[in-house]
Amino acid sequence: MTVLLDTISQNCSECPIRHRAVCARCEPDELDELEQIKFYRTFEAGQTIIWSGDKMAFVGSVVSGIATLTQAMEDGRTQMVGLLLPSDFVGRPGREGAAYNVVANTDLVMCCFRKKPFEDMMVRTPHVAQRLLEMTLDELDAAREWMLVLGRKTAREKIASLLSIIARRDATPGKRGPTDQMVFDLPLTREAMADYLGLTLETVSRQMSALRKDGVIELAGKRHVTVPDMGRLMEEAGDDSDGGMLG
Amino acid sequence: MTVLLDTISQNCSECPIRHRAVCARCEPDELDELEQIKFYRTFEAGQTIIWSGDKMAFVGSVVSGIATLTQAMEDGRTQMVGLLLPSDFVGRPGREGAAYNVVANTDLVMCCFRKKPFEDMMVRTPHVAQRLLEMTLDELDAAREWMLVLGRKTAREKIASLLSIIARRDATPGKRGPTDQMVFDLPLTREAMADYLGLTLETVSRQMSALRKDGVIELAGKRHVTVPDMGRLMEEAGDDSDGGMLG
DNA sequence: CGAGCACTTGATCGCTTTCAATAGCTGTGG
DNA sequence: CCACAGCTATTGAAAGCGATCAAGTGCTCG
Repeated sequence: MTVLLDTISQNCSECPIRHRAVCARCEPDELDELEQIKFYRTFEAGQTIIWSGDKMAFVGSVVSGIATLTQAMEDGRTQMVGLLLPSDFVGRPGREGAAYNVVANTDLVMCCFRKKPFEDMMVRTPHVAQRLLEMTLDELDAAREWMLVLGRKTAREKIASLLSIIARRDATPGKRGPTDQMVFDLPLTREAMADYLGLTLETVSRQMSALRKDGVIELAGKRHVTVPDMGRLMEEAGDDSDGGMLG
Repeated sequence: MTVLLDTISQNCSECPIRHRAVCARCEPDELDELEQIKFYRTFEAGQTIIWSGDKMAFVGSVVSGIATLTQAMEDGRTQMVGLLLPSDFVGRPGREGAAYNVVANTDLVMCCFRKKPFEDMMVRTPHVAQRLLEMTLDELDAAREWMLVLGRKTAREKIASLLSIIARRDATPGKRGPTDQMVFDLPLTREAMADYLGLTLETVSRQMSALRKDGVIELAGKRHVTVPDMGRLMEEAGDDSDGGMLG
């Protein structure tokens, strides 16, 4: 873990998420100020970063790795409510306790700020608050897209929707055909996918197999996915693959 | 309609949503500026305020009445993704097109600002942007709570959850028993409830009947609801009625 | 009084869950 | 080097819940 930390530059100007995180809009002087209150923390895969209800001492950005926000009912049913990729923000300025469990799904590095100094800075420097508003509005859009998936799509459409979301975000476009092929590694276990989609892990597994059998996806190992035809996948997701105005 | 409009004071200082809307934090001089660019619009029940994909010319606040945000698939399946009550904000600064349909569920009055002047003002006056960030974070929390409902709750729990949300927000506490009784009118048709919860209207109707039969709620007419025991309703919703940290 | 609408209720169907067994992979220790 | 534990994933069979299809009720408004 320390090794991982050492590979991260302490210098914001060389930070891999510099242009996308909450600090994206900051001027050099503002960045200096952030640099003075920031510190890095690492978490191992599976480790809980924040427990729902706990007091939050810090906020921060995911630098590398993947984390999830989950809500749980007393009987154990759990629903993922957020998927945090590098540059995503963790924590809610202006609120004491955490509303969700935040769990590291892979080994993870976070760029943290103690909550109070960060909140003070938000009041003084509009660029941080502006960027955070932008990011929050984007998250709200994503959450609402997700609500359509949870409320109205079939299991097959849910899986196809999740795959297309991940593909659009992570994939390296392939070179083979005329159609836009996509290749990526699933960052989630079948159980995590089920928690994302409001399904059981068995249903996830079955629908993955069905999509493979129908040629919508190809699987190498459990996690490596090739999508030969993104248009086809979008159709399976129930999304308009052609000119739909809304993303 | 004009009648309704006439009953709304043009003066912000007498506005019923003054202290909760996006202008809540504004100083008098900022309020003057907003007052100069604002205008009121009315909509009739059932009227679509904004179509998904359309260019948004204005943003604004719901002054009175109820509106919903909905997303639709091509085959007609629709999911409500937002329920807008007085003081809630409509529109997304910094984006051209609307991502959802906005529909007036009742006769509605909105306090509108042309988008461009409002965005300009957001850059200059931090109080508007700060308040909008607060409101957006609250909406995001609500959306995530809702995701747990959509993804993991049974039909009965979904109905109970919706009723308890509406009760907590709209209800006048009753006086009868030692337990906290609540009385309110449902602002939604069965179909709108179904779209909110990812159910069919028949299932909504059945579960409403079941909750009535089991004494969890009492119905007078189709819309007037009495909850004799909020604790009981919360249990039915699958929420921790006692000391759960998270709301 | 009849049309239209919101809602209720019944019967059946089918998708997803549940319960259960099995396969494949990785790491550990005899 | 192989056996076995532990974990993730797959697959099968059966059950259950909500959707679908279909009447029927009650209210409002012309």
